[in-house]
Amino acid sequence: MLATSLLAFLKGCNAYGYQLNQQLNESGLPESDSGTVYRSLRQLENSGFVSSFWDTSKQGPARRMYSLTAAGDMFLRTSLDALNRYQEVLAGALERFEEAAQPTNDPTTE
Amino acid sequence: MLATSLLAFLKGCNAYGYQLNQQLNESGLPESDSGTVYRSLRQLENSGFVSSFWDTSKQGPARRMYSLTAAGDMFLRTSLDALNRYQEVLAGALERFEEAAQPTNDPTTE
DNA sequence: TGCCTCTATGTGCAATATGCATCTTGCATC
DNA sequence: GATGCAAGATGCATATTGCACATAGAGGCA
Repeated sequence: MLATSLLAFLKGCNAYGYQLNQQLNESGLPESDSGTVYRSLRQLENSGFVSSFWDTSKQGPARRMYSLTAAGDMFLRTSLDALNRYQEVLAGALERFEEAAQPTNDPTTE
Repeated sequence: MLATSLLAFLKGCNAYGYQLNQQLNESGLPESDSGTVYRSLRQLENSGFVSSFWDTSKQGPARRMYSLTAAGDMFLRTSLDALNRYQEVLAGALERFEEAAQPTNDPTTE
């Protein structure tokens, strides 16, 4: 999930770890320890889903800027599809519950 | 994710591990090793989200039947809410990409 | 009876992931 | 020079996972 979030944030605009971690914290999602974010980015790079370079043009310590690769974009799509399937499966399970809860009570379901 | 799937499957109908694992495999979701499913169910029971009893009424080896508890139902709702927020965050990130891809091209975005 | 297969649950172990604290560097400010 | 913040990273203890394997009941079949 964290990896997918990072890839989604990197779609369309490059960013660096500290910034991505802040975005995650502000997004309302529960997770994201900064150490985990940095390590996840490195792993995404090892997998070829993002690429990075050191940005020394700004003030302060250098930033490792990340950008999405073509492979990362494909992986992101796959992840989003998997997420949709996941939600469909959950919706299906809860739908069965609705049917079980109202066996012959609702005339519109007849 | 696995825990949430299991709780959703247990909403409305009790089930046992082997059956839940089969449902997961048939649902189109990628994951679900049977050992992981069994351990996840035990952990959900330790957390108080499901309860179990041995069903020896059927043929073959005994089945450990699981059912959702009230706490598990609340946790399931929380998980589904978190999933919705997650999707909203992803959609927001990709939406920003759409805007970035079409800066001043679409008059309806004006 | 012995053997095989299927159902059903479970464990061992190595690899991976996570949470939390801590460290380092660069710059600004006091 | 001490402090504070931005930015990245590591160390370590503890989950979590994947994969293989173990166990056990029941039925089939030669």
